[in-house]
Amino acid sequence: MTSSNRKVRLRFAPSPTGSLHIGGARTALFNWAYARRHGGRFILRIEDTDRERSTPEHEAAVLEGMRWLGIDWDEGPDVGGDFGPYRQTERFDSYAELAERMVADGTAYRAFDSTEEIQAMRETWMHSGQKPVYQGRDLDPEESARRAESDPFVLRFRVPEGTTRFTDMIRGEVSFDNGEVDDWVMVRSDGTPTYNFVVVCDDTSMEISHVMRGEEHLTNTPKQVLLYEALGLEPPSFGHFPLILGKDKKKLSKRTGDTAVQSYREKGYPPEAVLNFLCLQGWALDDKTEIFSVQDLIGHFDPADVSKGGSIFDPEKFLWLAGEYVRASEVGDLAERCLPYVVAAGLATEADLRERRDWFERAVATEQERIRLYADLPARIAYLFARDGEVVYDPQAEKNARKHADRLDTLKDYLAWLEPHLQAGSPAEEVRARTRDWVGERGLKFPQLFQPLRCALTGAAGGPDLFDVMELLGPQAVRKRLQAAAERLA
RNA sequence: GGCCCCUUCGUCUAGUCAGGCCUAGGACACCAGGUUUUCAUCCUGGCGACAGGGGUUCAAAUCCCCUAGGGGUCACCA
Repeated sequence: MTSSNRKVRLRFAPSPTGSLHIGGARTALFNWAYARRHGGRFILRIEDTDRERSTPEHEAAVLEGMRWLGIDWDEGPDVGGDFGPYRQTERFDSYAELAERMVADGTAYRAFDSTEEIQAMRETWMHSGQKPVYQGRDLDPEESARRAESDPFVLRFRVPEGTTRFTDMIRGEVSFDNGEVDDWVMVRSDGTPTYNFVVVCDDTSMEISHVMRGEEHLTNTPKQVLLYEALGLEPPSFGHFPLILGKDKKKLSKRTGDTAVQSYREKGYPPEAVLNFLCLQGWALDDKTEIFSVQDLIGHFDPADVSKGGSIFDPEKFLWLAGEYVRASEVGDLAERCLPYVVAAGLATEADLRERRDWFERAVATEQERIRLYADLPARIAYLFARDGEVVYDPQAEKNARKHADRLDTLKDYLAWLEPHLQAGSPAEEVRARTRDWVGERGLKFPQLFQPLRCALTGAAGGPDLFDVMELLGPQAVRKRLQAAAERLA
Protein backbone atom coordinates (compact mmCIF):
# COMPACT_ATOMS: atom_id res chain seq x y z
CA MET A 1 0.00 0.00 0.00
CA THR A 2 1.56 3.27 1.07
CA SER A 3 4.66 1.75 2.51
CA SER A 4 5.83 -1.60 1.33
CA ASN A 5 9.24 -1.93 2.87
CA ARG A 6 8.48 -0.36 6.20
CA LYS A 7 8.64 -2.43 9.33
CA VAL A 8 5.22 -3.18 10.74
CA ARG A 9 4.68 -1.00 13.77
CA LEU A 10 1.24 -0.29 15.20
CA ARG A 11 0.16 1.62 18.21
CA PHE A 12 -2.77 1.98 20.51
CA ALA A 13 -2.96 5.53 21.76
CA PRO A 14 -5.54 6.01 24.48
CA SER A 15 -5.98 9.23 26.35
CA PRO A 16 -6.02 8.60 30.09
CA THR A 17 -9.22 10.46 30.76
CA GLY A 18 -11.10 7.41 31.96
CA SER A 19 -10.69 3.68 32.31
CA LEU A 20 -10.40 1.40 29.29
CA HIS A 21 -13.49 1.65 27.11
CA ILE A 22 -14.99 -1.33 25.32
CA GLY A 23 -14.50 0.39 21.97
CA GLY A 24 -10.93 1.30 22.81
CA ALA A 25 -10.29 -2.28 23.81
CA ARG A 26 -11.46 -3.51 20.42
CA THR A 27 -9.26 -0.97 18.68
CA ALA A 28 -6.32 -2.14 20.76
CA LEU A 29 -7.17 -5.77 20.08
CA PHE A 30 -7.30 -5.39 16.30
CA ASN A 31 -4.13 -3.33 16.17
CA TRP A 32 -2.41 -5.85 18.38
CA ALA A 33 -3.63 -8.76 16.28
CA TYR A 34 -2.40 -7.12 13.11
CA ALA A 35 1.02 -6.46 14.58
CA ARG A 36 1.28 -10.00 15.91
CA ARG A 37 0.11 -11.50 12.66
CA HIS A 38 2.75 -9.68 10.67
CA GLY A 39 5.58 -10.10 13.11
CA GLY A 40 5.53 -6.41 13.87
CA ARG A 41 5.67 -4.35 17.03
CA PHE A 42 2.75 -3.17 19.11
CA ILE A 43 3.24 0.09 20.93
CA LEU A 44 1.28 1.70 23.71
CA ARG A 45 1.40 5.47 23.69
CA ILE A 46 -0.40 7.64 26.17
CA GLU A 47 -2.05 10.72 24.69
CA ASP A 48 -2.19 12.87 27.76
CA THR A 49 -2.07 16.29 26.18
CA ASP A 50 -5.44 17.11 27.69
CA ARG A 51 -3.91 18.02 31.01
CA GLU A 52 -7.22 18.91 32.57
CA ARG A 53 -8.69 15.45 32.33
CA SER A 54 -5.68 13.14 32.16
CA THR A 55 -4.60 11.46 35.37
CA PRO A 56 -2.03 8.84 36.38
CA GLU A 57 -4.86 6.82 37.92
CA HIS A 58 -6.63 6.60 34.61
CA GLU A 59 -3.43 5.66 32.87
CA ALA A 60 -2.89 2.85 35.36
CA ALA A 61 -6.46 1.70 34.86
CA VAL A 62 -6.01 1.53 31.11
CA LEU A 63 -2.84 -0.53 31.40
CA GLU A 64 -4.50 -2.78 33.93
CA GLY A 65 -7.45 -3.33 31.64
CA MET A 66 -5.16 -4.28 28.77
CA ARG A 67 -3.21 -6.68 30.95
CA TRP A 68 -6.38 -8.32 32.18
CA LEU A 69 -7.41 -8.94 28.60
CA GLY A 70 -3.99 -10.28 27.80
CA ILE A 71 -3.09 -7.68 25.20
CA ASP A 72 0.62 -7.09 25.63
CA TRP A 73 2.78 -4.33 24.20
CA ASP A 74 6.40 -4.23 23.11
CA GLU A 75 6.99 -0.60 23.85
CA GLY A 76 5.18 1.67 26.23
CA PRO A 77 5.42 4.03 29.18
CA ASP A 78 6.03 1.22 31.64
CA VAL A 79 8.36 -0.96 29.59
CA GLY A 80 10.20 1.71 27.63
CA GLY A 81 11.58 1.17 24.14
CA ASP A 82 13.81 2.78 21.55
CA PHE A 83 11.27 5.34 20.47
CA GLY A 84 10.34 6.84 23.82
CA PRO A 85 9.20 8.61 25.77
CA TYR A 86 5.74 7.08 25.43
CA ARG A 87 3.72 9.84 27.00
CA GLN A 88 3.02 12.81 24.81
CA THR A 89 3.47 15.38 27.51
CA GLU A 90 7.03 14.16 27.80
CA ARG A 91 7.64 14.85 24.13
CA PHE A 92 6.63 18.51 23.96
CA ASP A 93 10.08 19.78 22.99
CA SER A 94 10.12 18.08 19.65
CA TYR A 95 6.82 19.63 18.57
CA ALA A 96 7.74 23.27 19.20
CA GLU A 97 10.77 23.19 16.96
CA LEU A 98 8.86 21.74 14.05
CA ALA A 99 6.10 24.31 14.42
CA GLU A 100 8.63 27.15 14.15
CA ARG A 101 9.99 25.70 10.98
CA MET A 102 6.54 25.50 9.48
CA VAL A 103 5.82 29.15 10.21
CA ALA A 104 9.10 30.01 8.55
CA ASP A 105 8.35 28.09 5.38
CA GLY A 106 4.74 29.26 5.31
CA THR A 107 3.02 25.91 5.77
CA ALA A 108 1.67 27.26 9.03
CA TYR A 109 0.73 30.75 10.16
CA ARG A 110 -0.19 32.75 13.23
CA ALA A 111 -3.84 33.60 13.80
CA PHE A 112 -4.86 36.25 16.26
CA ASP A 113 -8.62 35.73 16.41
CA SER A 114 -10.10 35.79 19.87
CA THR A 115 -12.19 32.93 21.16
CA GLU A 116 -15.26 35.14 20.87
CA GLU A 117 -14.59 35.92 17.23
CA ILE A 118 -14.23 32.24 16.40
CA GLN A 119 -17.42 31.48 18.26
CA ALA A 120 -19.28 34.14 16.33
CA MET A 121 -17.99 32.81 13.02
CA ARG A 122 -19.13 29.33 13.87
CA GLU A 123 -22.59 30.55 14.79
CA THR A 124 -22.88 32.29 11.46
CA TRP A 125 -21.76 29.20 9.53
CA MET A 126 -24.14 26.88 11.26
CA HIS A 127 -27.16 29.08 10.79
CA SER A 128 -26.58 30.47 7.33
CA GLY A 129 -25.62 27.22 5.64
CA GLN A 130 -22.15 28.44 4.76
CA LYS A 131 -19.21 26.10 4.86
CA PRO A 132 -18.12 25.83 8.48
CA VAL A 133 -14.51 26.20 7.53
CA TYR A 134 -11.84 28.54 8.82
CA GLN A 135 -9.33 29.28 6.09
CA GLY A 136 -6.77 31.84 4.99
CA ARG A 137 -7.12 34.55 7.58
CA ASP A 138 -3.40 35.02 7.91
CA LEU A 139 -1.63 38.35 7.95
CA ASP A 140 1.39 39.23 5.89
CA PRO A 141 4.56 37.90 7.51
CA GLU A 142 5.85 41.21 8.81
CA GLU A 143 2.66 42.30 10.48
CA SER A 144 2.24 38.84 11.85
CA ALA A 145 5.67 38.89 13.43
CA ARG A 146 5.07 42.34 14.87
CA ARG A 147 1.72 41.50 16.46
CA ALA A 148 3.18 38.30 17.82
CA GLU A 149 5.25 40.34 20.22
CA SER A 150 2.26 41.71 22.05
CA ASP A 151 -0.81 39.65 21.19
CA PRO A 152 -1.64 36.02 21.90
CA PHE A 153 -1.98 33.78 18.88
CA VAL A 154 -2.40 30.21 17.75
CA LEU A 155 -0.55 28.48 14.95
CA ARG A 156 -2.75 27.20 12.18
CA PHE A 157 -1.95 24.79 9.40
CA ARG A 158 -2.34 26.28 5.94
CA VAL A 159 -4.55 23.88 3.97
CA PRO A 160 -3.61 24.02 0.29
CA GLU A 161 -6.09 23.80 -2.57
CA GLY A 162 -6.95 20.48 -4.09
CA THR A 163 -8.28 17.16 -2.99
CA THR A 164 -6.91 14.85 -0.35
CA ARG A 165 -7.19 11.14 -0.93
CA PHE A 166 -6.09 8.10 0.93
CA THR A 167 -6.75 4.40 0.80
CA ASP A 168 -8.49 3.25 3.91
CA MET A 169 -7.62 -0.34 4.80
CA ILE A 170 -11.26 -0.97 5.65
CA ARG A 171 -13.20 1.40 3.42
CA GLY A 172 -11.09 1.71 0.31
CA GLU A 173 -10.61 5.06 -1.43
CA VAL A 174 -11.74 8.06 0.58
CA SER A 175 -11.42 11.63 -0.58
CA PHE A 176 -12.04 15.10 0.80
CA ASP A 177 -12.13 18.42 -1.00
CA ASN A 178 -9.53 20.56 0.75
CA GLY A 179 -11.98 23.43 0.68
CA GLU A 180 -13.89 21.53 3.34
CA VAL A 181 -10.93 21.19 5.63
CA ASP A 182 -10.27 23.79 8.30
CA ASP A 183 -7.00 25.60 8.69
CA TRP A 184 -6.82 23.72 11.93
CA VAL A 185 -4.97 24.79 15.03
CA MET A 186 -1.62 23.10 15.49
CA VAL A 187 -0.36 25.01 18.50
CA ARG A 188 -2.54 26.62 21.14
CA SER A 189 -1.99 30.12 22.43
CA ASP A 190 -0.33 28.66 25.51
CA GLY A 191 2.22 27.01 23.27
CA THR A 192 1.01 23.44 23.66
CA PRO A 193 0.44 21.36 20.54
CA THR A 194 -2.96 19.93 19.62
CA TYR A 195 -3.92 16.36 18.90
CA ASN A 196 -3.69 16.33 15.11
CA PHE A 197 -0.26 17.88 15.19
CA VAL A 198 1.08 15.70 17.95
CA VAL A 199 -0.23 12.51 16.44
CA VAL A 200 1.57 13.08 13.19
CA CYS A 201 4.80 14.02 14.92
CA ASP A 202 4.67 11.00 17.18
CA ASP A 203 3.58 8.53 14.56
CA THR A 204 6.42 9.75 12.39
CA SER A 205 9.12 9.63 15.00
CA MET A 206 7.90 6.31 16.31
CA GLU A 207 7.88 5.00 12.74
CA ILE A 208 4.30 3.85 12.93
CA SER A 209 3.39 2.02 9.73
CA HIS A 210 -0.35 1.48 10.18
CA VAL A 211 -2.86 3.62 11.99
CA MET A 212 -6.13 1.90 12.77
CA ARG A 213 -8.64 3.71 14.91
CA GLY A 214 -12.35 4.36 15.30
CA GLU A 215 -14.44 5.96 12.60
CA GLU A 216 -14.84 9.12 14.65
CA HIS A 217 -11.32 9.93 13.45
CA LEU A 218 -12.14 9.70 9.78
CA THR A 219 -12.44 13.46 9.36
CA ASN A 220 -9.14 13.98 11.14
CA THR A 221 -7.34 11.90 8.60
CA PRO A 222 -7.26 14.43 5.74
CA LYS A 223 -5.81 16.98 8.14
CA GLN A 224 -3.10 14.56 9.09
CA VAL A 225 -2.43 13.41 5.55
CA LEU A 226 -2.05 17.06 4.50
CA LEU A 227 0.43 17.59 7.28
CA TYR A 228 2.49 14.59 6.21
CA GLU A 229 2.54 16.01 2.71
CA ALA A 230 3.55 19.47 3.85
CA LEU A 231 6.37 17.87 5.77
CA GLY A 232 7.43 15.79 2.82
CA LEU A 233 6.75 12.59 4.73
CA GLU A 234 5.12 9.39 3.63
CA PRO A 235 1.92 8.86 5.61
CA PRO A 236 1.20 5.53 7.27
CA SER A 237 -1.65 3.33 6.08
CA PHE A 238 -4.93 4.28 7.67
CA GLY A 239 -7.91 2.20 8.63
CA HIS A 240 -11.11 3.25 10.40
CA PHE A 241 -13.16 0.77 12.35
CA PRO A 242 -16.93 1.08 12.47
CA LEU A 243 -18.32 2.37 15.72
CA ILE A 244 -19.74 0.16 18.43
CA LEU A 245 -23.27 1.43 18.98
CA GLY A 246 -25.71 1.47 21.86
CA LYS A 247 -29.36 0.42 21.61
CA ASP A 248 -30.12 3.92 20.34
CA LYS A 249 -27.80 3.32 17.36
CA LYS A 250 -25.53 6.08 18.55
CA LYS A 251 -21.93 5.75 19.64
CA LEU A 252 -21.92 3.49 22.69
CA SER A 253 -21.85 5.59 25.81
CA LYS A 254 -22.41 5.21 29.50
CA ARG A 255 -26.00 6.21 28.94
CA THR A 256 -26.77 3.24 26.75
CA GLY A 257 -24.81 0.53 28.47
CA ASP A 258 -21.72 -0.43 30.35
CA THR A 259 -18.73 0.83 28.45
CA ALA A 260 -15.92 0.12 30.88
CA VAL A 261 -13.93 -3.07 30.45
CA GLN A 262 -13.37 -2.94 34.18
CA SER A 263 -17.05 -3.29 34.95
CA TYR A 264 -17.24 -6.50 32.93
CA ARG A 265 -14.31 -7.77 34.89
CA GLU A 266 -16.11 -6.98 38.11
CA LYS A 267 -19.26 -8.67 36.91
CA GLY A 268 -17.28 -11.82 36.38
CA TYR A 269 -17.00 -12.12 32.61
CA PRO A 270 -14.15 -14.41 31.57
CA PRO A 271 -11.56 -12.21 29.85
CA GLU A 272 -11.39 -14.71 26.99
CA ALA A 273 -15.10 -14.17 26.41
CA VAL A 274 -14.67 -10.42 26.40
CA LEU A 275 -11.95 -10.72 23.80
CA ASN A 276 -13.99 -13.13 21.72
CA PHE A 277 -17.03 -10.88 21.87
CA LEU A 278 -15.01 -7.83 20.92
CA CYS A 279 -13.79 -9.68 17.83
CA LEU A 280 -17.39 -10.31 16.82
CA GLN A 281 -18.09 -6.59 16.72
CA GLY A 282 -17.18 -5.99 13.11
CA TRP A 283 -15.29 -9.14 12.30
CA ALA A 284 -16.00 -12.83 11.83
CA LEU A 285 -13.63 -15.76 11.62
CA ASP A 286 -15.74 -17.49 8.98
CA ASP A 287 -19.36 -18.15 8.12
CA LYS A 288 -20.20 -20.17 11.22
CA THR A 289 -17.65 -20.07 13.99
CA GLU A 290 -18.69 -17.97 16.95
CA ILE A 291 -16.24 -19.16 19.53
CA PHE A 292 -12.56 -18.79 18.86
CA SER A 293 -9.37 -17.68 20.54
CA VAL A 294 -7.11 -14.71 20.01
CA GLN A 295 -4.74 -17.09 18.28
CA ASP A 296 -7.40 -17.64 15.65
CA LEU A 297 -7.81 -13.89 15.40
CA ILE A 298 -4.09 -13.42 14.91
CA GLY A 299 -4.02 -16.17 12.36
CA HIS A 300 -6.78 -14.69 10.21
CA PHE A 301 -7.25 -11.00 10.94
CA ASP A 302 -7.33 -8.78 7.88
CA PRO A 303 -8.64 -5.22 8.14
CA ALA A 304 -10.17 -5.61 4.68
CA ASP A 305 -12.60 -8.10 6.22
CA VAL A 306 -13.83 -5.74 8.90
CA SER A 307 -17.40 -4.57 8.37
CA LYS A 308 -17.95 -0.96 7.46
CA GLY A 309 -21.22 -0.45 9.26
CA GLY A 310 -21.49 0.11 12.98
CA SER A 311 -22.63 -2.70 15.25
CA ILE A 312 -25.09 -2.51 18.08
CA PHE A 313 -23.67 -3.90 21.26
CA ASP A 314 -25.84 -6.86 22.30
CA PRO A 315 -25.54 -7.64 26.02
CA GLU A 316 -27.60 -10.83 25.59
CA LYS A 317 -25.22 -12.41 23.19
CA PHE A 318 -22.31 -11.28 25.30
CA LEU A 319 -23.79 -13.06 28.28
CA TRP A 320 -24.37 -16.20 26.25
CA LEU A 321 -20.76 -16.16 25.13
CA ALA A 322 -19.57 -15.74 28.71
CA GLY A 323 -21.62 -18.80 29.63
CA GLU A 324 -20.05 -20.79 26.83
CA TYR A 325 -16.60 -20.04 28.22
CA VAL A 326 -17.66 -20.86 31.76
CA ARG A 327 -19.09 -24.21 30.69
CA ALA A 328 -15.99 -25.03 28.70
CA SER A 329 -13.73 -24.29 31.66
CA GLU A 330 -11.73 -26.89 33.48
CA VAL A 331 -13.36 -27.11 36.92
CA GLY A 332 -10.22 -26.35 38.88
CA ASP A 333 -9.64 -23.22 36.88
CA LEU A 334 -13.26 -22.18 37.17
CA ALA A 335 -13.14 -22.65 40.94
CA GLU A 336 -10.05 -20.51 41.14
CA ARG A 337 -11.67 -17.72 39.17
CA CYS A 338 -14.93 -17.86 41.12
CA LEU A 339 -13.29 -17.99 44.50
CA PRO A 340 -12.84 -14.24 44.98
CA TYR A 341 -16.52 -13.69 44.26
CA VAL A 342 -17.56 -16.25 46.86
CA VAL A 343 -15.31 -14.58 49.39
CA ALA A 344 -16.60 -11.13 48.45
CA ALA A 345 -20.16 -12.34 48.95
CA GLY A 346 -19.23 -13.19 52.51
CA LEU A 347 -20.02 -16.90 52.26
CA ALA A 348 -16.60 -18.06 53.39
CA THR A 349 -13.05 -16.93 53.84
CA GLU A 350 -10.41 -17.60 51.26
CA ALA A 351 -8.52 -19.72 53.76
CA ASP A 352 -11.58 -21.83 54.41
CA LEU A 353 -12.20 -22.44 50.72
CA ARG A 354 -8.58 -23.32 50.11
CA GLU A 355 -8.60 -25.75 52.98
CA ARG A 356 -11.71 -27.42 51.54
CA ARG A 357 -10.48 -27.05 48.00
CA ASP A 358 -11.70 -30.42 46.81
CA TRP A 359 -15.13 -29.83 48.30
CA PHE A 360 -15.28 -26.36 46.80
CA GLU A 361 -14.44 -27.67 43.36
CA ARG A 362 -17.21 -30.22 43.61
CA ALA A 363 -19.59 -27.46 44.63
CA VAL A 364 -18.52 -25.38 41.64
CA ALA A 365 -18.96 -28.39 39.39
CA THR A 366 -22.61 -28.72 40.40
CA GLU A 367 -23.31 -25.21 39.15
CA GLN A 368 -20.99 -24.99 36.18
CA GLU A 369 -23.72 -25.37 33.59
CA ARG A 370 -26.03 -22.98 35.38
CA ILE A 371 -23.84 -19.91 35.73
CA ARG A 372 -22.70 -17.57 33.01
CA LEU A 373 -20.55 -15.23 35.05
CA TYR A 374 -18.19 -15.93 37.91
CA ALA A 375 -20.25 -13.55 39.98
CA ASP A 376 -23.33 -15.73 39.47
CA LEU A 377 -21.89 -18.47 41.63
CA PRO A 378 -22.22 -17.14 45.20
CA ALA A 379 -25.99 -16.76 45.11
CA ARG A 380 -26.35 -20.24 43.68
CA ILE A 381 -24.28 -22.03 46.29
CA ALA A 382 -25.22 -19.87 49.26
CA TYR A 383 -27.48 -22.68 50.52
CA LEU A 384 -24.39 -24.80 51.15
CA PHE A 385 -23.16 -22.26 53.67
CA ALA A 386 -26.50 -21.54 55.35
CA ARG A 387 -27.37 -22.61 58.88
CA ASP A 388 -29.35 -25.82 58.63
CA GLY A 389 -32.50 -24.48 60.24
CA GLU A 390 -32.42 -21.26 58.27
CA VAL A 391 -32.16 -22.26 54.65
CA VAL A 392 -33.92 -19.56 52.69
CA TYR A 393 -36.96 -21.04 50.98
CA ASP A 394 -37.66 -19.52 47.61
CA PRO A 395 -41.44 -18.87 47.34
CA GLN A 396 -41.65 -21.00 44.23
CA ALA A 397 -39.77 -23.84 45.88
CA GLU A 398 -42.02 -23.76 48.90
CA LYS A 399 -45.09 -23.65 46.72
CA ASN A 400 -43.87 -26.69 44.80
CA ALA A 401 -43.24 -28.54 48.04
CA ARG A 402 -46.62 -27.71 49.52
CA LYS A 403 -48.40 -29.01 46.46
CA HIS A 404 -48.07 -32.46 47.92
CA ALA A 405 -50.43 -33.22 50.78
CA ASP A 406 -48.30 -36.16 51.83
CA ARG A 407 -45.09 -34.07 51.96
CA LEU A 408 -44.49 -34.35 55.72
CA ASP A 409 -44.91 -38.11 55.88
CA THR A 410 -42.87 -38.57 52.77
CA LEU A 411 -39.98 -36.56 54.15
CA LYS A 412 -40.15 -38.24 57.53
CA ASP A 413 -40.27 -41.73 56.09
CA TYR A 414 -37.60 -40.92 53.57
CA LEU A 415 -35.27 -39.66 56.26
CA ALA A 416 -35.81 -42.81 58.24
CA TRP A 417 -35.07 -44.89 55.18
CA LEU A 418 -32.07 -42.73 54.33
CA GLU A 419 -30.50 -42.83 57.76
CA PRO A 420 -28.50 -46.06 57.27
CA HIS A 421 -27.11 -44.66 54.03
CA LEU A 422 -26.12 -41.47 55.77
CA GLN A 423 -24.34 -43.42 58.43
CA ALA A 424 -22.66 -45.71 55.95
CA GLY A 425 -21.66 -42.78 53.75
CA SER A 426 -23.09 -44.45 50.68
CA PRO A 427 -21.99 -42.89 47.41
CA ALA A 428 -24.39 -40.63 45.53
CA GLU A 429 -24.93 -43.05 42.66
CA GLU A 430 -26.09 -45.73 44.99
CA VAL A 431 -28.45 -43.54 46.99
CA ARG A 432 -29.84 -42.11 43.78
CA ALA A 433 -30.66 -45.56 42.41
CA ARG A 434 -32.08 -46.84 45.66
CA THR A 435 -34.17 -43.72 46.11
CA ARG A 436 -35.78 -44.29 42.76
CA ASP A 437 -36.70 -47.79 43.83
CA TRP A 438 -38.04 -46.44 47.10
CA VAL A 439 -40.26 -43.94 45.29
CA GLY A 440 -41.57 -46.71 43.06
CA GLU A 441 -42.22 -49.09 45.91
CA ARG A 442 -44.24 -46.49 47.73
CA GLY A 443 -46.28 -45.78 44.64
CA LEU A 444 -45.18 -42.15 44.51
CA LYS A 445 -44.43 -39.91 41.56
CA PHE A 446 -40.96 -38.40 41.57
CA PRO A 447 -42.08 -34.84 42.28
CA GLN A 448 -43.86 -35.96 45.42
CA LEU A 449 -40.51 -36.72 47.00
CA PHE A 450 -38.13 -34.51 45.08
CA GLN A 451 -39.93 -31.19 45.35
CA PRO A 452 -40.20 -31.21 49.14
CA LEU A 453 -36.73 -32.69 49.34
CA ARG A 454 -35.21 -30.00 47.14
CA CYS A 455 -36.90 -27.28 49.11
CA ALA A 456 -35.70 -28.76 52.38
CA LEU A 457 -32.13 -29.17 51.26
CA THR A 458 -31.51 -26.11 49.08
CA GLY A 459 -34.56 -23.87 49.38
CA ALA A 460 -34.51 -23.46 45.60
CA ALA A 461 -37.04 -24.52 42.98
CA GLY A 462 -34.34 -25.70 40.62
CA GLY A 463 -30.76 -26.72 40.92
CA PRO A 464 -28.29 -29.55 40.73
CA ASP A 465 -28.84 -33.23 41.31
CA LEU A 466 -30.00 -33.71 44.89
CA PHE A 467 -27.72 -36.62 45.61
CA ASP A 468 -24.68 -34.57 44.69
CA VAL A 469 -26.10 -31.91 46.97
CA MET A 470 -26.42 -34.39 49.84
CA GLU A 471 -22.82 -35.39 49.44
CA LEU A 472 -21.72 -31.78 49.60
CA LEU A 473 -23.91 -31.07 52.60
CA GLY A 474 -22.83 -34.10 54.58
CA PRO A 475 -25.04 -36.43 56.69
CA GLN A 476 -25.55 -34.11 59.61
CA ALA A 477 -26.80 -31.20 57.53
CA VAL A 478 -29.08 -33.45 55.51
CA ARG A 479 -30.63 -34.80 58.69
CA LYS A 480 -31.14 -31.39 60.22
CA ARG A 481 -32.55 -29.82 57.08
CA LEU A 482 -35.06 -32.61 56.62
CA GLN A 483 -36.11 -32.35 60.24
CA ALA A 484 -36.42 -28.58 59.95
CA ALA A 485 -38.49 -28.93 56.81
CA ALA A 486 -40.92 -31.24 58.60
CA GLU A 487 -41.84 -28.23 60.71
CA ARG A 488 -41.37 -25.44 58.22
CA LEU A 489 -43.52 -27.11 55.56
CA ALA A 490 -46.29 -28.08 57.98
C1' G B 1 -26.92 22.82 7.91
C1' G B 2 -21.83 21.52 5.13
C1' C B 3 -18.72 17.43 4.45
C1' C B 4 -17.55 12.29 5.10
C1' C B 5 -18.90 7.25 6.06
C1' C B 6 -22.49 3.45 6.17
C1' U B 7 -27.16 0.21 4.87
C1' U B 8 -28.26 -8.51 4.47
C1' C B 9 -33.19 -11.67 9.67
C1' G B 10 -35.08 -7.72 16.05
C1' U B 11 -29.40 -8.11 17.08
C1' C B 12 -24.09 -9.90 15.64
C1' U B 13 -22.71 -11.61 10.98
C1' A B 14 -21.32 -15.11 6.08
C1' G B 15 -21.91 -14.09 1.05
C1' U B 16 -20.30 -8.29 -2.17
C1' C B 17 -13.71 -7.01 -4.21
C1' A B 18 -13.12 -11.78 -8.80
C1' G B 19 -22.15 -11.51 -10.99
C1' G B 20 -24.43 -17.71 -11.62
C1' C B 21 -22.75 -22.81 -6.46
C1' C B 22 -27.97 -17.97 -2.56
C1' U B 23 -35.26 -21.35 -3.20
C1' A B 24 -29.38 -15.92 1.07
C1' G B 25 -25.76 -19.74 5.50
C1' G B 26 -24.48 -19.45 10.91
C1' A B 27 -25.14 -17.34 15.93
C1' C B 28 -27.94 -14.61 19.95
C1' A B 29 -32.94 -13.71 21.24
C1' C B 30 -37.86 -15.61 20.66
C1' C B 31 -41.55 -19.76 19.87
C1' A B 32 -42.68 -25.20 19.78
C1' G B 33 -41.15 -30.11 20.92
C1' G B 34 -37.61 -33.89 23.18
C1' U B 35 -34.15 -35.45 27.28
C1' U B 36 -33.88 -34.56 32.87
C1' U B 37 -36.05 -35.57 39.98
C1' U B 38 -36.37 -29.70 39.08
C1' C B 39 -33.59 -25.61 36.95
C1' A B 40 -29.80 -25.32 33.64
C1' U B 41 -27.25 -27.82 29.90
C1' C B 42 -27.98 -30.63 25.56
C1' C B 43 -30.83 -32.16 20.99
C1' U B 44 -34.69 -31.28 17.11
C1' G B 45 -37.81 -28.00 14.55
C1' G B 46 -39.91 -23.04 13.63
C1' C B 47 -40.02 -17.70 13.03
C1' G B 48 -37.17 -14.14 10.47
C1' A B 49 -33.35 -10.07 6.06
C1' C B 50 -30.62 -8.52 0.62
C1' A B 51 -33.66 -0.13 2.57
C1' G B 52 -36.51 1.67 -2.10
C1' G B 53 -36.35 2.80 -7.33
C1' G B 54 -34.02 2.77 -11.93
C1' G B 55 -30.37 0.72 -15.05
C1' U B 56 -26.21 -2.93 -17.09
C1' U B 57 -26.47 -8.35 -18.05
C1' C B 58 -28.63 -14.51 -20.53
C1' A B 59 -28.15 -13.90 -15.05
C1' A B 60 -27.50 -8.96 -9.52
C1' A B 61 -27.57 -9.42 -2.41
C1' U B 62 -23.23 -8.90 -5.53
C1' C B 63 -21.65 -3.81 -10.86
C1' C B 64 -23.53 1.60 -12.02
C1' C B 65 -26.91 5.80 -10.92
C1' C B 66 -30.65 8.14 -8.00
C1' U B 67 -33.63 8.43 -3.60
C1' A B 68 -34.45 7.42 1.45
C1' G B 69 -32.69 6.29 6.19
C1' G B 70 -28.83 5.97 9.94
C1' G B 71 -24.23 7.48 11.91
C1' G B 72 -19.75 10.42 12.42
C1' U B 73 -17.62 15.13 12.30
C1' C B 74 -17.46 20.36 12.03
C1' A B 75 -13.03 22.79 19.47
C1' C B 76 -7.06 26.64 21.46
C1' C B 77 -10.79 17.58 23.43
C1' A B 78 -8.48 13.48 21.99
